[in-house]
Amino acid sequence: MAQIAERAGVALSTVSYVLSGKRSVSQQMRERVLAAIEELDYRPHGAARALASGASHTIALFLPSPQWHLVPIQQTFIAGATQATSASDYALLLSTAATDPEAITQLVAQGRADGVILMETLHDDPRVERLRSAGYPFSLIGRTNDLTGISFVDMDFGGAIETSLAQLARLGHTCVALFNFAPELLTAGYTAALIARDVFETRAPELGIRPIHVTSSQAPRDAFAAASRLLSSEPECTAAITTGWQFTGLLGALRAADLRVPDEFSVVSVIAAEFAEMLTPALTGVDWPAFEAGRLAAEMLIDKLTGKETAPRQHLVAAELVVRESTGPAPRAKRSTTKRQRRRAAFLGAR
Amino acid sequence: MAQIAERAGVALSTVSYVLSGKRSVSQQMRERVLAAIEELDYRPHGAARALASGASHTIALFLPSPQWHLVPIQQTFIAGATQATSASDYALLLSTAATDPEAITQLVAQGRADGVILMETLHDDPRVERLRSAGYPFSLIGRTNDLTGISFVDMDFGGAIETSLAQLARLGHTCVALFNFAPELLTAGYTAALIARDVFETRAPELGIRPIHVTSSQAPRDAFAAASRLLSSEPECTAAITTGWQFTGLLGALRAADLRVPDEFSVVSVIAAEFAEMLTPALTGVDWPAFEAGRLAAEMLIDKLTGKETAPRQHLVAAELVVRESTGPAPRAKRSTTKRQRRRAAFLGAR
DNA sequence: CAGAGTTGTCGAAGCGCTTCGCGTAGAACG
DNA sequence: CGTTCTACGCGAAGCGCTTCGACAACTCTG
Repeated sequence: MAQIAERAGVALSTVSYVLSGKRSVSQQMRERVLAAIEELDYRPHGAARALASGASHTIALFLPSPQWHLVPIQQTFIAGATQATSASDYALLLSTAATDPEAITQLVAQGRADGVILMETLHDDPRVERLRSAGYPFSLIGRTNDLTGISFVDMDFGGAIETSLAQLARLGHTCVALFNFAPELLTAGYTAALIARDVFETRAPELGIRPIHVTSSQAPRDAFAAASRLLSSEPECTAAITTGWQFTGLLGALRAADLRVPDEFSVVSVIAAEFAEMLTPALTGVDWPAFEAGRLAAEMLIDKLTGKETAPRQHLVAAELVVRESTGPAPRAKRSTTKRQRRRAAFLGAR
Repeated sequence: MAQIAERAGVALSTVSYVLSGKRSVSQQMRERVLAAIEELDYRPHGAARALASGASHTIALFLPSPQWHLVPIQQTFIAGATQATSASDYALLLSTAATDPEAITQLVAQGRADGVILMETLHDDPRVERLRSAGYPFSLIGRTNDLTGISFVDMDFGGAIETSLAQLARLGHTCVALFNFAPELLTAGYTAALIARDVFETRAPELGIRPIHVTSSQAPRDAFAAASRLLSSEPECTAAITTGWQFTGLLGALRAADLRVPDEFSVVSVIAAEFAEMLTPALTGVDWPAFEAGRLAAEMLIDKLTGKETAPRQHLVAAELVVRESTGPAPRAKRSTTKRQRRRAAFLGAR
């Protein structure tokens, strides 16, 4: 920078002001400085800038968990956030250890990041508490209990459950299961899981549907087991809604039980994505604009950092239920006494 | 830091040496300093450290393209790299604009990152050239033409194609199609695509297989169209290998043509992942240890940065072909004259 | 026991930028 | 025409660390 100043015949500070635009500089000076910058192929040093200005021009995004195989929707959040960040000339720092509030504030305390984006929020999230009390800027992809003063973008899973239920009710189903997230997540207070359960259990009866709440991890094995249990113990249940990839195991169990989809059993996934089309039958479900959501979360945070936005922005993203091939009218006959049912029972017994 | 020094009754520099361990400090001093650090809850400032030491303790990872919906294997690379980075107390900077060599070197030139990880490398990659000539440390997930002095980790796609071909040959198939990456990627010189083509075309004849090279993007629509064309023009072709998600469109086209998998047509995907199990029929294919690969790429770069490793490390990761349900013996009868064939022709004509 | 080497500590000079306060000159004002 | 503004440019003081050279106090050597 000193070289630039010398070459342009101006003071060091003038170069800085040309670059930052924080004070007015005469046209003449500006041009000379810019010319010198061009000639010397100068690039400002990020760390020096961060040190002097106190802002790193970086935001941190925490992955849910170190080893976690991210589900596609979360990966898309990240891609969206990355894009927004790059577009605003910020950098995006990726970090694991999402569950440790200490590690999260540390990044900001160390001046490595100016703000934080959190994913996978809990209903009562210590990380949010920590960030709030430390006064660090942040935004959420997800929601928490107390949303005052918080900027977030979240998918309206509750609404999606409701729409799914309504669709199934319209098709004549009177007993529907919800394959909610893993029980650990529920007890941990994972907001999306809580909302799913609450909406499901309050809304189903109003639609004349008996709700059966099942929890299962998204691992095919777990969901398969849970689904198998459900199918044998609840013969009246003719449809299921999954909150995620539980549909994999569910479809497997249905196949094993020799139940055809959608003729004998309907399946809806609240998180489907492009994926859904590939399955046979193509999966009815909700496609979320996850890329947009990630972008939004990053933009909200950056706006907060640059002082553009002071009021918190709260986005609840809605999405349409895309009816594909895995849902159909409720079957007339009950499953309980058919030959198929007996076959299935035998199969399950043998396992 | 000055406060720490004062509280511990030592010089500023001593505190620094305690922290960095770059000079020996007496046990007594060290304890006093550490105690003071503890009491004051001090954390070193990243930017200041970066400025003074000239190293940002950060590595940059470039996403293939800003808007790209990452395919799962790439997302898993990122997760793995993130994990390794966090574990080594480095930070991982995510950035788009992967195709612009200028943007890539800029991050290092600005001191925001000490090194770079590149994905989706081309056979003749200007970004690699640039990084090499600028003398910036980097590692690759992928390969390039000239590998001298380069650290990389790559999946052995060539080997996977070979294994897949061998498997199909064993099953009696004598005419196999390869659904390679999109033609743009091939002309751009995307290494994986080139290798796939070369191995396919040289190896197939040796196994008594007539190779048909097809290029298609991974979008279901494109692959569907390409597959439909193939099925009608090449009745002898009884199996296909896909390099990615082209199997989606392929399976769709097979269904539309009323061809059963695997009885009448076999499908192998060279990139399958957990995904494969969910499909009906479950997809035969190769599962790659992508998380490990990402981790490795990051570790290699960090070792290079910390001076632990001087010699470049080159890993070609092999993986097994997992035979699931989508491959079977070559059908006895030719497709050309069956009733089904005529039906299919009618269907394709109507589209 | 002098000279050489070792170990532990300190002070100070940066790293490359931002930003504050001051100074100067011309414009605007009464 | 003197006075107050405004616009613009300059110098210098940091930002919070790292690191180098100097130095003091020892411990070895022969």
